[in-house]
Amino acid sequence: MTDFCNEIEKFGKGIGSASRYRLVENLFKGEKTVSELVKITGLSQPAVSQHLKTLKSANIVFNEKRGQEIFYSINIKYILGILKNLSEKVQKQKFHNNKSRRR
Amino acid sequence: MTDFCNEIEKFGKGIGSASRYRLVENLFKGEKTVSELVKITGLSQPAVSQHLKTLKSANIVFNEKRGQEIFYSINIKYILGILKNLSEKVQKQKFHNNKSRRR
DNA sequence: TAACCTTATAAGAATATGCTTATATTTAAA
DNA sequence: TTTAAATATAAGCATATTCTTATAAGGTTA
Repeated sequence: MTDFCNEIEKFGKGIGSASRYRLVENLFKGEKTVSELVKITGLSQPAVSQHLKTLKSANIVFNEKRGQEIFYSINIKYILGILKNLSEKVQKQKFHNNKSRRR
Repeated sequence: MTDFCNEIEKFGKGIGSASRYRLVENLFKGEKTVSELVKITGLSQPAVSQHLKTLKSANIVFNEKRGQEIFYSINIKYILGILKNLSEKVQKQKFHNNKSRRR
């Protein structure tokens, strides 16, 4: 399995859960602390913390500690990179498929 | 939960498994029958069939029956659409994040 | 330093996922 | 018209995921 395949899998797993995608959608509006995300989503604090860990390990988000709070943000560059790579793969496929094998 | 959120979740689940992404990668090279995918991936026939069902319900692939064979193909337009929508969301976020709340 | 916030981690329970084997269904071929 | 081939579906098992509750670990503040 290629590196990119592994990245895609993690990325897919990251956004492939309703709870996690909801966190991501909220982070789209700007950085947030864990407890803010708890309030917004209604999920428990440990649940949020665990999902953020998953998202971080997929490079979808990153965090920064300020005092006792931890601010989470969307990793824009990384996500755009993944999406671009995927789009390119699909575009190439478009070409392949034009010369279809058989009917 | 929005419609788009639901689509993203399905899309993520679709590509968020190593076996399924492997199927997708192979379909990038052109349409394939179930049994071809079985040979290529080494997965069992029912496993492939089940994964294809998941991918189809996420609109990642579609199929066409010819004789007793069923050809599966990548749903290029749909995938490009999803990726474009996601990219746009991230781009907008970029703007939001520039005016960060606090330091 | 003691009490308090904020977050992370651990452990466990409930549910979902990804396979397996067995079987049904549809179409082609002998 | 039986036999074979291709695919889908069903049922069940093993593992993974997603929560929960309880607790720990860092920082703050009184």
